[in-house]
Amino acid sequence: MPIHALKAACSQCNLQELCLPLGLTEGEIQRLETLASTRRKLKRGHHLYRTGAPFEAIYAIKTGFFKTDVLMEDGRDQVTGFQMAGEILGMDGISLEAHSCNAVALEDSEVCIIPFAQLEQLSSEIRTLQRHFHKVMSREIVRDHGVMMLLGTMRAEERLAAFLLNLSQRFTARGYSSAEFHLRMTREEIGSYLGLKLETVSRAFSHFQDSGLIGVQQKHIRILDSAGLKAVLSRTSPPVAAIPIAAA
Amino acid sequence: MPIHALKAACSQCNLQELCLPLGLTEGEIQRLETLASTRRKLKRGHHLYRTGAPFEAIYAIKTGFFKTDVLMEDGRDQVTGFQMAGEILGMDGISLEAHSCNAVALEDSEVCIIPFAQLEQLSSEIRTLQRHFHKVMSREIVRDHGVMMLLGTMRAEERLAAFLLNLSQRFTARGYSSAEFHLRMTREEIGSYLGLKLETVSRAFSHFQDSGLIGVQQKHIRILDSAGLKAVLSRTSPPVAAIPIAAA
DNA sequence: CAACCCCTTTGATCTGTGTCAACGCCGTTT
DNA sequence: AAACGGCGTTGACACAGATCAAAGGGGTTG
Repeated sequence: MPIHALKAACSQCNLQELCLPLGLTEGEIQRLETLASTRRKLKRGHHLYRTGAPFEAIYAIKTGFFKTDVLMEDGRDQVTGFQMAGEILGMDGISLEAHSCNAVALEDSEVCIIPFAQLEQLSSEIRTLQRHFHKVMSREIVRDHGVMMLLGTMRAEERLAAFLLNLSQRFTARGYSSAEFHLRMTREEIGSYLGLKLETVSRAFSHFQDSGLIGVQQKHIRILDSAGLKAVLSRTSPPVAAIPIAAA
Repeated sequence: MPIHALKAACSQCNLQELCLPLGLTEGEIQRLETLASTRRKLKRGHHLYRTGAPFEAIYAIKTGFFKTDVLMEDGRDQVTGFQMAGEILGMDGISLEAHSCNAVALEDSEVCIIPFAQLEQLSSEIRTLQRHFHKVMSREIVRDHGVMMLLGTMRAEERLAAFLLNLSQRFTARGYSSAEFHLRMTREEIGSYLGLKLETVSRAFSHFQDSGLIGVQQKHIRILDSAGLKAVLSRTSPPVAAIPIAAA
């Protein structure tokens, strides 16, 4: 595994405001840079870490796209999240000092390695950093609650709409188009994340396309009617299958 | 269960090893006691906090039983967890400095209030405490991943079996019987947590009873065959049959 | 450039769970 | 003690999504 000891150069990273707390002094940022000075590149398909691996560091995604998944003994698995540039990976490992999921690069990627012991040391000295780290962990908990609500209460098309809107919003926050993007994951991985089978995901895509909400071409997605997608989500009554306009 | 004293008296609390880090000196425990010296009693049905309330403290459950739930605009809601003595509530509020779920007492309960700003201060001074708090947050993340797996991949009876085994294990850790306990929540709340309707929960209970796995009488549960319950979980049923060694 | 493999789409059918409805139990109120 | 209301159980039926099956793209690899 290629590890580059280039300066991480947080101070020049364009993901700063996603990754770092606001309000750090220049000196504080430099201390953080020293801490996170090691990077690691991963080819598509390679693991950043695996379940059971000893926990030593958390990772800030510099470029690329990841998924995390958990595996049950009987072989069933579940994608627990998709992570993109500026997001933090690895916090699952803190509790047992070993990772409890797998993190896999879905495209060629690069991460900044943040040794955890040193991060704790530094965050006990820099109040802003400590608070920020706690917020990042808490945000993960809140996000998970959102996924639980999605899995527990939403129907297939609602789940997919929520998923697309979430991706769109996160791409937007990174300066990419909110209306057009490239999916890095397969239908099966989307399905695993959403608690659906790949065929169901595919059908929902097709149905959204037929309804004029999105354009789909393999992994290329164009959001044509984001208000319409939001409407799919806030639909109050469970039934309301197909509107009887086009019966025959 | 005689537990009183106006002082929180962590040093005399029988939940210590669930709630506090091992290896604190006596002096450190005393500083923590000072911090968590306020308690709050809640009657069954009352809220410890509500979605949107400003975040100021986290709470250690001293006695009682809680649920947390999140609400969507359209009225759908989802129970995100059940918490019992020794567990920590409120970490959802850190990220946005406001709570993102409701916490409700399911029986008369008492919590220790831990003002968050002071906890951060103290944890920056006591390394063991800092590490412990990070582990508690991380454990919550790992737990949530488990729930996601449950909601995403398990069938109704598997979910209920996992739920019962989890409760049993947590009661055991608190010195209660692992085989016999009282459910504090309704079938509907169980269903919400497990992503099922209350009728499905009820049917699964009945089926487990008919199979001799458990005894059910309203909210009173007796686990008769915990190995059988575990077997429900690891059933490899839908696909997968013994695959003969392939073409020779 | 061609062959292959993986991914995706679509159709037909099956099934687990939701939905609707009725009734019974239990604790509480008056 | 009787009446009430919330909670739990059970049955009949409906439907969303799973499963099984087959065929069509696209990109990678030799």
